[in-house]
Amino acid sequence: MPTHTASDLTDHIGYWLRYVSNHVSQAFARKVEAHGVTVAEWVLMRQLLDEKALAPSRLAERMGMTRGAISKLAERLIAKSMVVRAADPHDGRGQTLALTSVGRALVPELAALADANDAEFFSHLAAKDRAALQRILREIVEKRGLSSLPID
Amino acid sequence: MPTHTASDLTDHIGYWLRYVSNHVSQAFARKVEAHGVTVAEWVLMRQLLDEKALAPSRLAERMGMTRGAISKLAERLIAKSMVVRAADPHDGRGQTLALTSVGRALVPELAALADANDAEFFSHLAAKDRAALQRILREIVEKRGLSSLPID
DNA sequence: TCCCTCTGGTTGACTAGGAAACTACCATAA
DNA sequence: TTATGGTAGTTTCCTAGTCAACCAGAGGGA
Repeated sequence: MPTHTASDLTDHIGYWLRYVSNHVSQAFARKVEAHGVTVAEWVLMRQLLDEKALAPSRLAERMGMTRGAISKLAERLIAKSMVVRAADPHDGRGQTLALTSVGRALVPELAALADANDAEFFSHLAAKDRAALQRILREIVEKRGLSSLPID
Repeated sequence: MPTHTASDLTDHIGYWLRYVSNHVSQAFARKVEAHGVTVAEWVLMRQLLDEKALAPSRLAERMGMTRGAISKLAERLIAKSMVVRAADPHDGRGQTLALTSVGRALVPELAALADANDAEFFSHLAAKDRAALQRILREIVEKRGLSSLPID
């Protein structure tokens, strides 16, 4: 291929991946917005459901965001009374975040929206294709050793 | 499923899609950054390669961004001498954007980076899987009638 | 005890985008 | 010919991130 030619955008799998991913995420964002929540807020709250309490820096690692971003995100969730902040008794610097009862009650509703959103985009696929898609994506994650996930 | 339980984030295909997509896009962003260009700037420039000149509002449609965003994006590219703005001779409101020779020369280099990035993430897949992935993604786009693409 | 370094969290400056108001121009109809 | 409605582009305000500087407190040595 001569150097003065350029491959088309749509020749790349990454293009389609981003295209579909953005649509899926935007559709989900619209759904949760009706509950006054953003996607990042949902992810954080979902993380807290499993743990009684979690330090902001752990959340930053898990969510692939900076501590600064988590700090602001947590502040917004606290303002919405979804999350509470408490001092870590063992470490004067540390904090721990936990769901309020309101937040805890909301998570399953949001999870249902996530289920619905996934169904909306992927349920019409042949079962074989759906399984293949999931398998291939996970395979990329493993083989390429994707960690320290950027949630972007 | 009782209403007080919540599906896991990783149960959703959309989660993995976003996860992989973000990694792919970030890796590409780092590559083009070395050439002083952002992903959005690359996409705009690539669009202009095929056309001699294109109106900002057409670019907004194609790229799934608002006219306001294109306005600012174009301004940045003009500042970098990659793109020139000209008045539309047939319409006093309109403009047209076109690549400069510098911009035109850069596009193939960036396209090569896009090729490399795609290879980095997808070339290790079995040829069958790679084809399946591409097919399935396109199928979702068609069946779900995804248009007016948000590039996010 | 006193540094020194590391870690946890916050803050401020900056970036890229969306939404909506605004300006200018076009086209059509009265 | 002039109002009117629609379209092109810009601009302002807002949001949600990053990055890097910063302030503690922790945890060792010397």
